[in-house]
Amino acid sequence: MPGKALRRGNLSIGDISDRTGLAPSAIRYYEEEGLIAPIRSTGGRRLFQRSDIRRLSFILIAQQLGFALSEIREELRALPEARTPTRRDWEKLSRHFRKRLETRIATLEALRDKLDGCIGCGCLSLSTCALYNAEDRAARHGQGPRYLLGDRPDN
Amino acid sequence: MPGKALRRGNLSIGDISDRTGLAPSAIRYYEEEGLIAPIRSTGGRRLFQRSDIRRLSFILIAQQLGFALSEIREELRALPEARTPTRRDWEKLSRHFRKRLETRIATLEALRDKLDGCIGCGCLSLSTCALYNAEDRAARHGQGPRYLLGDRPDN
DNA sequence: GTAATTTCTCAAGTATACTTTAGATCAAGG
DNA sequence: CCTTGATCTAAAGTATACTTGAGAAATTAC
Repeated sequence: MPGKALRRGNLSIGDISDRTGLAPSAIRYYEEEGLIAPIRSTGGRRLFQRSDIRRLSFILIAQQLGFALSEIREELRALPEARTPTRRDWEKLSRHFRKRLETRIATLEALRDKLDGCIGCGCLSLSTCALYNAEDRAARHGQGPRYLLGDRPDN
Repeated sequence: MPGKALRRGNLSIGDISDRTGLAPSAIRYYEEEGLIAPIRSTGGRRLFQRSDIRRLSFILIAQQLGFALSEIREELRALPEARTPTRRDWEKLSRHFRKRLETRIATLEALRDKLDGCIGCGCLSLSTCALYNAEDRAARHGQGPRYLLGDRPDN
């Protein structure tokens, strides 16, 4: 049974896994990626704080909302490293994050509205179409996969 | 110079690349994935129709809107294979696609609204939080990367 | 007809986000 | 103390969406 012997106040990776539904491997991966930074026991095991649950939950939510881990990492930078984040810290992060979300949603809505006109319009090459600009795209050749969340129009 | 000698009416992959801004490698990849099906010249080269430009443009737009190639392939099934799609064909596809988009946007908005309450709420484990359901998530373990567009809540 | 250009195929490589496996170690219960 | 279960690390594998490179064949230009 996890979480018993690990000095009170600290949680094992198993505890965190149970409470967030995240696989331990995913949690380790997030540490590797710098999204969380649990301390270690003398034996080398990860020791989490209760506040890490909230941190991981935020990561999950942000992912469901379509943000890449790199973006989420940036958002999380708003939280203090030295101390446990307060409610006010989280609210500040939340406000900033919400703005990003609003932007993303607005972009989708704009694209949606333009789509109707574009499907029906006569621009086969779409070169003059508001939805699709070949020049912009051509300039992006050879830069690796473009279809990554970090490369969406609303970023 | 491409597109000159290939029997009139047909376009080379180079022409298509120029008009869509897509790299030839990407176009070939879409064929491999069953999103487009150009015919071949006697020499084995791909011959595209002008209508393929529209098809590829739709693919690009749908991607920008956050849809995976597998989903886009499904949407494109609405188009006839035997003949060149008519404007009516495209409008039908567009109507269906727009519904999917509306759903996606609505989900994002719902998540956004719930986020505010959740950041401030007291549910550290978020187990009772509307935004985050650990049970649902735990049941999904071991099914490969969850962070793929096809696995978004609005699918 | 020949050189230059384009395209072809196939294999391998890249980025993100993880999972799986293997072998070893740590920690807890009896 | 010793067995059992949890965790650790490191390496390799998976899925999506492409790009890059190599060597060959098809087109085109002149």
